Amino acid sequence: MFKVTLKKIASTLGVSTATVSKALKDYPDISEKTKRKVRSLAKSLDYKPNSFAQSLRNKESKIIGLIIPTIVHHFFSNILNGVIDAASENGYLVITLLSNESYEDEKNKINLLLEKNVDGILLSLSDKTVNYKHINRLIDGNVPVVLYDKISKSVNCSKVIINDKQAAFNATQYLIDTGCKKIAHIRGPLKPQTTIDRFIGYKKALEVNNIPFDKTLVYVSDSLSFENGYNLVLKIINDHHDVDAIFSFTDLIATGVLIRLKELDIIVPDQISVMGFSNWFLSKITSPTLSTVDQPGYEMGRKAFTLLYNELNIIRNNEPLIHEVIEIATKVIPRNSTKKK
Amino acid sequence: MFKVTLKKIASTLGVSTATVSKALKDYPDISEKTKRKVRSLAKSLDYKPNSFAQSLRNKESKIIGLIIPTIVHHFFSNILNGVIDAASENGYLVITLLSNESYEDEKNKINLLLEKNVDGILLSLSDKTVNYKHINRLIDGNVPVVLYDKISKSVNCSKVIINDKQAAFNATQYLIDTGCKKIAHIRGPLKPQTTIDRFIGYKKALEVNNIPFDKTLVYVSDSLSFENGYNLVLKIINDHHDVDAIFSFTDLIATGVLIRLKELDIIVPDQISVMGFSNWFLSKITSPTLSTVDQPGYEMGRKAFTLLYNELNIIRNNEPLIHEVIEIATKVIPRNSTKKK
DNA sequence: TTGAAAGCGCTAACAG
DNA sequence: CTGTTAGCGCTTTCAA
Repeated sequence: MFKVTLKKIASTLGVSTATVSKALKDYPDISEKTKRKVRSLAKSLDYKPNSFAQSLRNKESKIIGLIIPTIVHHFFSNILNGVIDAASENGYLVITLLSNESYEDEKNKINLLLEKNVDGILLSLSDKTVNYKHINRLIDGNVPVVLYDKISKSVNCSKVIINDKQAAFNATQYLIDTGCKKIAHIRGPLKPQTTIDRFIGYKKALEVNNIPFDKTLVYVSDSLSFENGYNLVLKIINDHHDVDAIFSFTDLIATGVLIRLKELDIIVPDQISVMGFSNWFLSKITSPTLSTVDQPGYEMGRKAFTLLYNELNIIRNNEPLIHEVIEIATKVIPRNSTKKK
Repeated sequence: MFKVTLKKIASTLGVSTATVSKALKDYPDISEKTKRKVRSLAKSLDYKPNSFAQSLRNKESKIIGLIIPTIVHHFFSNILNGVIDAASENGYLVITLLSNESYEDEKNKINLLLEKNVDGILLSLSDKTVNYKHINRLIDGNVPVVLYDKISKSVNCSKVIINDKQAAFNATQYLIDTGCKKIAHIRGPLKPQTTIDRFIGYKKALEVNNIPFDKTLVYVSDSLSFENGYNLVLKIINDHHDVDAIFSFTDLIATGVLIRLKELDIIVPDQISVMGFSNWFLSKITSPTLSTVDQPGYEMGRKAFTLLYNELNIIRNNEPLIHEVIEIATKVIPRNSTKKK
């Protein structure tokens, strides 16, 4: 199969490549007659401009990079989905790479994207990311970056986040509203802002309701595994025989909690209420079904792309860049692991 | 920030761009001394070759396209993961696109990839794909394609598949070995080869064990939803009061089955055994845990990329192309929704 | 309304 | 061992 190029079209039509190029782009200085001729031949030959040549000239690839901590996770799958959709609607394609929650990987993957000259990068920080030089270098180098979900306050760029504080506050408030008084919290690793914020939201809700904060009710789960929840249950009820709710920072761990409670013949929600976070698919099919907080990944992905897209346009037009921070609202999804209001 | 180009390095060093280019590529006809000079300057300037120019010259993008029917699915997330890993190990990046199980989308997404001049495409057919012209056009156009998971026998290209027939055979045999005699099968949509093969495997196992095949024991679930399994249960036990096993073509549906059976106070596996397919994450946390067939998505992704990579090399060297079909072995994962052997 | 020409940054055949 | 040169396919300025 021959590659159809501008040159080929030009020569069979007896015009110059410049004319063909302009005709195809509907420049006003080409006659309608020529445009028609060019367009129809281009169509019949199934002409596709060579994207390499275009990119080389225009200095843009129309490709963006997306870095995800772990893909095998319902929330991030949804984000990927949202990014891809929004991107293709606007003529962009997306290269996905995984950081596997590793700082080294994160740096390396950013480099790979840079080598491919992506027009911008969407990034969710790995849990292990300890400094932000690599990201600031991007920004200084004029590669737009948008941070999503796991962000850092100390990086100066556009961001899209869940309002984790508010979400955790609402979840805790919901537990309190349904009569819970001694609420344990299983929190995530100390580093990422998301788990910090969820913890703060939890604490705040207690405070607002005049429930004294008891730090021994806070348990840390460093890894995001089902087993962790399963294993923590015994510790929690040994430490606090009268605990009446467990609020976990993520559904997966809450699921482990649920299963262990059942094994221990503790009735959910009558004896202990359980609240998750994320609204993973699995929360619909646990037994009892898991009350949780919906974290709209798809929308977050779309928004993240949109922010990047805006920056790309601003840069192209040499307008002054302003960074935006979008907070996405969440809502509590009551199911059967909590009592009725 | 200035872009560092070959020209810049050449001029500051007082040599030609050709020399710089060759030095960086470690050509044997450049002196060690020059190479050292060039390399050290390149490093200190953080020189990154312009990928557009390289691609334009070399006629390859080092990017491959991956089309996935639905990402929010544990199996496909794993495949994506495997593809990305294998690709980056070999210097390739991957653009992911979703067909959403739609034929139109599938065609459009392939076109998008073509416009970006990807070096090859990894494709899992959508359930709705009815003809293969768009794929054959690719192959004729010398764009290597590897079909994975949902394939078609009538497309002549490399493929990587689960041995679905064998897997379903083994799963059914397992049920028979544990004493089941009247095994219902919930099969998927009529079109994709995977669900056809799983059905065939089921039938074959009955035959080998001299259990007469009863087509009223086969139920079709056209969509891959939890609710479908949930809803089919009543119909199955109404139709066949003495059914003692349900083999579902996918875990999600089996999970619905499990939950409904529990609601109906039917003991699993004592009264009815349940076997899923795919070994989704969720099968580990249902209650009882779900026996299933492991479908190694990650490995499949890796293999798919490897096949594509081989073809790319073969084409580059003008060697004769031979298509390979790789079958990935699966194994039954016994858990608590089936009886012990 | 059209075309010539330059150039994006890189590679490789060829000459010196 | 090094440099000259042509060219990948496209866009865009400037001249005709």
